[in-house]
Amino acid sequence: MQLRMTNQREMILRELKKSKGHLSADELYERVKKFMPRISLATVYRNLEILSDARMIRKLEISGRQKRYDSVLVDHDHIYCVECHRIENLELGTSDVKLPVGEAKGYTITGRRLEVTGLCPVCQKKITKSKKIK
Amino acid sequence: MQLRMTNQREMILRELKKSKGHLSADELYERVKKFMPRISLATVYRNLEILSDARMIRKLEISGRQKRYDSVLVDHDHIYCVECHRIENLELGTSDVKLPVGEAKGYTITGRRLEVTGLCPVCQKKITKSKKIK
DNA sequence: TTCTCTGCAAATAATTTGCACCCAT
DNA sequence: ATGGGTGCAAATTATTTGCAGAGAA
Repeated sequence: MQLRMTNQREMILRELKKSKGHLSADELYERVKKFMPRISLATVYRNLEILSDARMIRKLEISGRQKRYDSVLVDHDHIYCVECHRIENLELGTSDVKLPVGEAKGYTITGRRLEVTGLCPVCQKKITKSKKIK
Repeated sequence: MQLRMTNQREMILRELKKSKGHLSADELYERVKKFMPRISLATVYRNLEILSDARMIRKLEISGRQKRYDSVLVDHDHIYCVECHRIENLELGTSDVKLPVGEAKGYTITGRRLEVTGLCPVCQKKITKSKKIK
């Protein structure tokens, strides 16, 4: 299967890189629609799938929520806010993970996914504020 | 809000404990239906939510797939098979994780989720078999 | 009796798919 | 020109919700 670089695909890739964030399919759709009003959400989904299969982007499957996509390819973990659901990258240096290499429980290990959950600085402030009001 | 122990709730809890696995809502529904044919899937979902809020069971949100539920309450991580999607518990001893305690990136940390992905023994055999046939 | 819980059906949310036309190669 | 890609609408999958009646406390 040959990949073709269509305008839609190029635009999706460009907007994802531009954002530097972790966008969901519909957030990306909203952004791309500003330049290509006739693009469909299905096209966005299809391209995100194809691009992540081709290892050009990364699909994040975090916590049972919507999938999000990341243009940063290097390995890293994530931290996400239980309150506002924002996701940020977490550098390996910050945490310190040693995992079984090769085998565990008879499994051949192919990877790992590590999410740290917490309250982001913004939401911490919001919560302390609302407590004061009470 | 007072919790009532209805027959449905009791049965859901019993079947989840009996299975010792990581069941999805509809798998549990199928099992419970054998004893209570008129139970509805909505009741299963509502009870799983209530029971996990009450910390009587655990909700697992793994890898963008269906949610699964576990009656084992003690902290542990999971390993899951990328081929057949089975999930197994992973004891802390097997892996070795050191995470930032308290703070990282300005976040107040509340928890972590660690999934190791791999090929389970059964799927490994299947794959080597199918290669031989080729 | 009271108020949570239940079954049913309909609603929602995220994502996928069938189809006929389009366009990058 | 050819076969992958697109837009649209409809289908799927997982989950949630409104409502009227049922039943645990």
